[in-house]
Amino acid sequence: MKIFALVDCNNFYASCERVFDPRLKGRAIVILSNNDGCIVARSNEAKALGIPMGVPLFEQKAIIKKHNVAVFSSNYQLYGDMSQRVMDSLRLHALDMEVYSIDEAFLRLDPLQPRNLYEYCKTIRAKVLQWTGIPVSIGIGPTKVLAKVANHVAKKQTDDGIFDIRSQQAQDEILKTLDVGKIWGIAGRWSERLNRMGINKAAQLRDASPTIIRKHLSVVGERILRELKGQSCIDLEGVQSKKSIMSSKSFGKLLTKKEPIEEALANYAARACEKLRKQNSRAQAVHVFVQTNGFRETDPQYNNGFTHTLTTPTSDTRLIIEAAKFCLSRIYKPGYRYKKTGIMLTGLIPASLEQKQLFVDVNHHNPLMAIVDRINEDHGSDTLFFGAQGVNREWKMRCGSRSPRYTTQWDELLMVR
DNA sequence: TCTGGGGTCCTAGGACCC
DNA sequence: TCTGGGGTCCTAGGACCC
Repeated sequence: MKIFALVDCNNFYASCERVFDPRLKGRAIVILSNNDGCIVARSNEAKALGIPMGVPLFEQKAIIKKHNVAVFSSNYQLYGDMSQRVMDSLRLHALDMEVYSIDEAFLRLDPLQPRNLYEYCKTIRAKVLQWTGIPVSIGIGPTKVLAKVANHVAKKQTDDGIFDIRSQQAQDEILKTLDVGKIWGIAGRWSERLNRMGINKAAQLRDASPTIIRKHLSVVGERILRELKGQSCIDLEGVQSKKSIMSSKSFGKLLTKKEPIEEALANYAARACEKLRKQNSRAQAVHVFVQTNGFRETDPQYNNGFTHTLTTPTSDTRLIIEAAKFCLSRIYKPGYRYKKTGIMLTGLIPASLEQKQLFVDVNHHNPLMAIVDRINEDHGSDTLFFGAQGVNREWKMRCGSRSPRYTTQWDELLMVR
């Protein structure tokens, strides 16, 4: 039998902040989305105060003030780096592992055959905590979906953060009371649909007819049903290169003129190209979109996008910026207050598969891009940038309360006095 | 005043092929 | 009255994840 363990960091962003500022221990913490717009992560204390996930910050101002909640802008450089440390630590404890998200990983533990699985997981937890300062919970199960369920139990109902759902008895007991909407892969629409069919608890989905579930929830739903039964259908996935790369952000303030939008877009394009080169791919098409602020109902609204197919696949920032500007020129209309723009690179192919052209070699200058990337990696992003990215950047997003990037910026290292 | 960003997979339907 | 069968590729839309 396969044994999957899902390791999930507890309140990851909040825990990262605490590692570098122990005074935050025991204090309610919330972390904000880009532009300080919404609350995207909370410490247990903040959850206990009833602060919901994903709501706009301004709606929670009163409760935040009343309870002296610590508020942080998101610090993705810090979280990304801490994530890597956690993943590196986990990798030492399993032969096979899938990094599922910034704060979660699946491990296959059966190939190792630890004598005492539970003790082994306790060791993993202790080591990750010791090496990174991040507390984790571990769910163990015969399939990924059940390991996810076990992790849910580990977080909510255990003291030591570990739960093993491999026994039939444990599965019966937990699935009987677990709401169907809490299952990995079943959310809003699907759980509503299941409820209408009279399926409210996970055990009912497990025991339903696979054919009927497939009819309503496609093969995706059927797979989940089978996984709940203990038949493993979803395997660990290796690192795969992305099939599309997106970079988009809301502006710090609404923009009407084309130039600053173009400048912001050039920055997002540069960011997307960095990611593209990092996975050693080239893009065949560039898609650009613009949006007004849909929440301002009295403002005239305009949302549009345009796709440009490149004659030759490339990862050269200059060519992508040029293409992005062309796309923007096709959709930009004066007279609107724009909130957001973004770029999506699609049709990604490995650089090695690139079809060369006889007379034009658009990628001959890629050594230049490699040097730009290298310098920005060594000396901090934006050390070198393209003229089109501008210098004033009046559109820049707000991030008023970001903690220092303790682990990735020389001048922001933790000071010990 | 203020409302995130970045992905994946599956299906249905249309265009087109022989 | 009555109009085939079998396939591929692409796109848009809908669902999900963190």
